[in-house]
Amino acid sequence: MSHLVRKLENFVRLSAADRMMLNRAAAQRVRTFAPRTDIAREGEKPKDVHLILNGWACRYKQLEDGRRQIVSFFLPGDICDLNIFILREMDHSIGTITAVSIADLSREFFDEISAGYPRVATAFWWETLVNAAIQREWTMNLGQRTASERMAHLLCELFFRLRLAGLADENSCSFPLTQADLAEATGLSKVHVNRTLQELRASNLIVLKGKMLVLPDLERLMSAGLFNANYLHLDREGRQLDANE
Amino acid sequence: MSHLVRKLENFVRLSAADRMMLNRAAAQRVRTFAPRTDIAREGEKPKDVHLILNGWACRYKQLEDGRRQIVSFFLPGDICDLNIFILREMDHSIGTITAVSIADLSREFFDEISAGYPRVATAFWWETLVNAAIQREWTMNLGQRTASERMAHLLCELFFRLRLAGLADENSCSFPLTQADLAEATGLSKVHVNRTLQELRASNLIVLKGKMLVLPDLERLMSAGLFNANYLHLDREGRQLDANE
DNA sequence: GTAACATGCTAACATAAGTTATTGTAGGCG
DNA sequence: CGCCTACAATAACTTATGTTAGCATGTTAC
Repeated sequence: MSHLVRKLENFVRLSAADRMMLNRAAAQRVRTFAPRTDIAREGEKPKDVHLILNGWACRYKQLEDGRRQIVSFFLPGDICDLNIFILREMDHSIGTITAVSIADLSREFFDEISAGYPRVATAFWWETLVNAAIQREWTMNLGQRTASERMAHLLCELFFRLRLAGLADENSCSFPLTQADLAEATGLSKVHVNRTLQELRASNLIVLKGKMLVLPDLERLMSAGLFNANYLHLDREGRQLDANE
Repeated sequence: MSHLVRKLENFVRLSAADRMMLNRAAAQRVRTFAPRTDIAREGEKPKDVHLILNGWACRYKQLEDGRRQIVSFFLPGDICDLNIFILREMDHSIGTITAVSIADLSREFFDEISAGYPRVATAFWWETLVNAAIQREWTMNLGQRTASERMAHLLCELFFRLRLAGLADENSCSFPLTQADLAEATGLSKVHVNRTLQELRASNLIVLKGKMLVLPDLERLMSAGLFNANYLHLDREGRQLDANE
């Protein structure tokens, strides 16, 4: 099952036809990108909506003097802004972290969805609202949390999101971000990211080595990061949230 | 003309019927709130989409230990998340700054829009995309800009947005935020906000007194805040952006 | 096999911003 | 009228985080 379908089914129960429609769209117009390359650049005219099939990517913005901020991460199953093509130009860039494959989704695809696939349309709205909530949470993270809280929070978020897409084990996941990436995402310097990771290691909250992240005690990491998963809205109608699902 | 219509017409040309539809919705189910009260609280079930008719409000989030972050401001003409009612609970609170009047927009209203008012539907998508872009810009602001850049940037953003809704003069606007509000929005301490404002005053970039903000030299303030208005997407098809419009 | 480079780690030092506290000022209201 | 209270201003001091630099390790390319 595709990461997208797997993720959306955490919120909406899809029919076989819904799933087929999504999988068909994800198999057309596929492109691949090498690590550390741009999928789209600030200033360009947005043409298609991108669905991440495999690999990690990020949105980033850059100031004239070179300061860079990663404003969000894209994991497999994530979709960049719906209807982005109504805008004249991109206000940010999208770049890859690892090798990435994407499917380009056309305006017509979304017309088809809203005409004949109401559950998928709802699921896409859920995706949009959750993305907005994540962005607000990042604002909170950068504005109020200390360096170690911030790092713990980011690691929790990524782990939860990977698990949602079926990409994490019980307490570990593949983790391709460098300390420089973490610095750009948290607004900290590289040196301080290193210090902060050492601190989390010393508290036995994380094991991070060779592109692999292990979280021996997720509960403690969550409380270290003042992490509350409510903003991910993992609550399908009529179902209680199970932390291990 | 309502602030909402005025704002949306910066992006999409609306028909008389479109405008009538919007104005009718804005006249029904109106509620008013005193300054410094909550319109909605984190944890509640979202029921309606709120349209701000008059006054200033904000979204905020709070940590268990009391740290508060304002994650966005609502100005007259702003709409809180479309389709928010598909979620089970609010992940943030909405509170007023000044006295505020809002109109509650129902699910049925949006059904009507998507069935028969395509230009309004597009305009609402534009609103959604711009709100997302603003939230990303705040992430950038908190992550990379220094205190004075950050403050200058925020002031520019608010001034541009007010002007869009027809609420600013040539180089001034009403400005009800306290220094404590600015602190919660910028992630700075109140004392440092004060220092930062003094600095902007000393550079003759702002005059801020008695709930009134004057920007004697917007160009210089923009460059002090590394402000680039592209993320507000003020670019109606076929029209060049005019900085004074 | 070695050069070249990206990444991670650490130390020493610098600084932007936070904290606590005090004072001033202007409204609101009994 | 005078007492509150909210807001703004400023000083003195502390601290979290940034900066610069250097070294170690591992990976890739030739």
